[in-house]
Amino acid sequence: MTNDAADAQRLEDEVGHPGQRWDDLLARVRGDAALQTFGAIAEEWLGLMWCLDRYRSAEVAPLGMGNPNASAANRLSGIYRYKGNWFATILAELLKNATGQEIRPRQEVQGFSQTHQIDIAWPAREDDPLVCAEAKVTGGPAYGSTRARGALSDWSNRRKELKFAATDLKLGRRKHDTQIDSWGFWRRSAPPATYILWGARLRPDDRIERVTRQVERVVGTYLDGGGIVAWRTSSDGAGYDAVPLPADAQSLSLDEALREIKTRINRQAAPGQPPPPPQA
DNA sequence: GAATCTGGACTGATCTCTCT
DNA sequence: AGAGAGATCAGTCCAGATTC
Repeated sequence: MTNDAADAQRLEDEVGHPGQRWDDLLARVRGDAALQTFGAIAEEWLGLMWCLDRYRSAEVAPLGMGNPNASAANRLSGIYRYKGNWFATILAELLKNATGQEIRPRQEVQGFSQTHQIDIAWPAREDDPLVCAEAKVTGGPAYGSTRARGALSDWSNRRKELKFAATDLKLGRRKHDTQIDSWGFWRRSAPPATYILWGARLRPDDRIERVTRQVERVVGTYLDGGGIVAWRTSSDGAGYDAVPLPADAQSLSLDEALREIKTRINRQAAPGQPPPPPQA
């Protein structure tokens, strides 16, 4: 990887600086409570992802970002891995705007067998949250000799994490006293309600139907809901375009899931305060 | 305040399965 | 049998919490 300040400056002049663009986006969402849906900031998000991915494919580390003691290649890798946390943070902020409730990204939550770091949890407390959502971002462009990663790369691992976390969280409330007669009934009625919120960068050969099918399956067996936003390189190759969901999967859009979570929170938060955890 | 630990996100390499 | 896709695993990095 050849990387000097001139390369980074040239790229920055072309597509901007990912750290700066992230700071700007976060400040905008925090500063405007009217921003409550992903659709309201989708264009900026796709611009941010395009900017970051350009650095990735050019193998250039952004100036002044990441661990200064790491090599440029490791620094870029580290920055790139952080995109999932950006996604979780922005979704937490949108829900905060939509509900007026405190929602912290990466909240510690006690499950049955361990604590979990949950991307979005409400109420923001370790014991007995009522809504938990995991945010995921998958897919990445080719760089160097590495081929582009598809939206479903490593899905099998993540799916297992989702299923385990959802079940462990639901078991955590009553622990050893939990009684499960019917799996389907129990998992739908036991708090917390669990969601997957998935940002998927599609390769040209990725089909959106495969992504929606996977979410349908995991929601049909373990989770309470899911939402997807997908994007792929535009035909002119100058940025990312949102990929519409198939007509029969509109209910799986990211904004539909956010709306459902908002409704759950607002109903249980009336008249403004979340219900306390149950007494032991 | 530095060092260490922890959980989560993401990756490349490799193994396994499926299809033709 | 061979190719391609899917699944698995170990390793690295990060932020934040904890310990010294």
